[in-house]
Amino acid sequence: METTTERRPTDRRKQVLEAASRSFAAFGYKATTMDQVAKTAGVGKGTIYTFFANKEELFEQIVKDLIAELKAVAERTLDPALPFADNLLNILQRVLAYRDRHGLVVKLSQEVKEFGTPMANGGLESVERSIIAYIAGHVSAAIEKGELRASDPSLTAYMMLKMYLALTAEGGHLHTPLDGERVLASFRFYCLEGLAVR
Amino acid sequence: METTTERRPTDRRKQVLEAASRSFAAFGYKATTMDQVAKTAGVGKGTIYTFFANKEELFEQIVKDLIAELKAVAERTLDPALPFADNLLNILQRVLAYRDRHGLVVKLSQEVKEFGTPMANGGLESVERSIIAYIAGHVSAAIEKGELRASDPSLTAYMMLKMYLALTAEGGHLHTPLDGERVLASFRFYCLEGLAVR
DNA sequence: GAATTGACTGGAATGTTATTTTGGTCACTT
DNA sequence: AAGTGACCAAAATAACATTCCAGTCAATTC
Repeated sequence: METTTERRPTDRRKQVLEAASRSFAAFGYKATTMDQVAKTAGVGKGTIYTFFANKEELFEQIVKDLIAELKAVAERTLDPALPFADNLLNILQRVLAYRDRHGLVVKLSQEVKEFGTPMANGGLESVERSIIAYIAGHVSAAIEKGELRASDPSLTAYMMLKMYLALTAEGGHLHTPLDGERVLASFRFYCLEGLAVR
Repeated sequence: METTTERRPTDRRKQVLEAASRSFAAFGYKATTMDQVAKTAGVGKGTIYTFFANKEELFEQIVKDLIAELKAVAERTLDPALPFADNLLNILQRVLAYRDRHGLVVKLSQEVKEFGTPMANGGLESVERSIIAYIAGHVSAAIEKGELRASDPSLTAYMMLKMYLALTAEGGHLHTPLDGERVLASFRFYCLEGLAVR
């Protein structure tokens, strides 16, 4: 694997990635054609196959880049001075908002609902798993710092994401959608404080 | 041509419901035909339309009957001597197990995944809403008895169901499935006790 | 004459075949 | 060596033919 960005007269790999990124976000997985990507990138189709074994690998690289973006948003949001709960809420809010505004995610979600494209579904799951893994890391740290009760960090992170998404009504229209303030308050209530009387 | 099933002219409506129930459970909504129901019920097709305006209404009646069954299971499970949390867990466990073993629900779920049949989806949502409403009633009572902290009972019931389902891994294969004991313990932990240190 | 029936209908679903599209290759050019 | 685009088989899509089915209603039964 080539290490860093060598200065080539024309960095074809980057051109391909750029064109593919735009195309996947605009048309989804299956409606993106390799011919189209090649033409948009100003590159012969064969060239794409010198960098990526096939369409799937190209797509996976695009998803990886998106995950890196999300991680960057999270890191930018993180404030070590704040308690865990505040950071968690801020990160969930910012990262999920960014995700839901990102063309690729929006398009892939639509594609999964409409056609059930397995590759699109896999991409979204990959993003979700990464978010859970990221949160799990911080849950781990919070437990060690005594900011959270002991638990399986991975399961806890999964539950946190599920609860947050349930509140933001992505799942079903089974309750009246809450505004941002109520989402935060409810999440604190249900996830952190618990329903038992104390 | 007909094995001598005794004909009770007054029973026609019941015969239709019985045949429809079996057919919807065996073949789902769209693969069930009115001709088939009529033949199975030993009744002319026109007769069905004297009791039900159309296929949708017939289906809705079948779903209503299922909901009544689930409510009966819940009532049978309920033990007024037990604290709220125990009843909640018992009821969720029994009702959802019954639901997941019920032919109609299983078939409709498959149909939604495979074809996205709107009527099948509506039926399942109807069942889910009924479960939430039922739990919400008991949440309300538990709050008044001081067994639960104050909250919106309907939202709380919704969250309880979502959390329970998240733990039983119906949603996604994003965490290793838990056995029955762990589901109960985790539900108590995440939903009732909360993650905050105390 | 009220209750019941099943042949009938049109619009939708499904099967079938013809045509086009597209992921991937590779002989050729630069 | 790096890059290209015409080419190919397989898959997707379109076009058309056929079957299916929810709902109706004139005829039949009791």
